[in-house]
Amino acid sequence: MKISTKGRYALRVMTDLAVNSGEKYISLKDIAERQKISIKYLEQIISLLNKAGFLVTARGYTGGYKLAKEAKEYKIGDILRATEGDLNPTYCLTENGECERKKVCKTYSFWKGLDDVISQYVDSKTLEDLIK
Amino acid sequence: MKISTKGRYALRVMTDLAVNSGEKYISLKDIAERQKISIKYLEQIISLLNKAGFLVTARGYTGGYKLAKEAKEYKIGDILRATEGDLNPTYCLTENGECERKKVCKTYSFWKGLDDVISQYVDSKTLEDLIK
DNA sequence: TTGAATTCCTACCATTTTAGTAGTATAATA
DNA sequence: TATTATACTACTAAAATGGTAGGAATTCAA
Repeated sequence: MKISTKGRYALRVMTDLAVNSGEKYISLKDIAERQKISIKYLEQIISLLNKAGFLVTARGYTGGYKLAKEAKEYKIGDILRATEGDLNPTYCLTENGECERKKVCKTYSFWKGLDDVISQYVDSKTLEDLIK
Repeated sequence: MKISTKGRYALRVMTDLAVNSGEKYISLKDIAERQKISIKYLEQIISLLNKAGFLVTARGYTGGYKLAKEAKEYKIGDILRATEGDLNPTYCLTENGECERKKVCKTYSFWKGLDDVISQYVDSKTLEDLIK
């Protein structure tokens, strides 16, 4: 029941971008150095964030990344879902997570409740909450 | 961020024992049949529950398992911790989980908060809540 | 007293996931 | 045109997951 490095690093990248935001694009090299994470691994993670539409990017000499929106507009839950996948604690709660025991299972509603408190928490926090 | 089969099956075993409680010991064979889980795998899981002191056991012909306490005395959190290990969403929150970035890390308190809501939820529910 | 039913214990193993590394192509600019 | 950056894809070692398998010890019933 652990968040993987994908989700943890993604949060650190996003906070780094939020803190160092400005006119210029911020290169992965700089983020990697500040965060002490391999630039090559961060590439893959930031690619997920980019595909989710969270970033504005520029290639080439002065290229890099910027947040596409203001920090307060990013729910942490959305950042984690984009990188970790869904946050459901069990497969029976996922989109197509069918379990034929669902109706007789005495644990189902407990897991549903756990899923709810997790979702509620991660969606109540924004990137702005983290950086201040 | 998924609960493994160890924790999920453990909950089902405990609810099964709670529902079918009585004078007699309940054999793993019966539980395995009712829950449609391999008896050999359940052996390992119930061994964890036994070592945690949750069960009373009897070997031999009419042997099996019984709950050691009343259903309402088992916090679900304790059952999960005995089988899943700790429930912390990140390693920086675990007992000896040292991270030298802890003081500067902008995500630490977010993870701490997530850990808190999870703990609060799983410790607020008992086995009795599941079976009624 | 012996055989069947049960828990108890440990070793093994295939598959999947995790956490990266590596190489190369593409783009922009000084 | 060399340099600096993103973008994309393939590969891989190590760990975790989800079991299987075998046998020892214990108890009771016939």
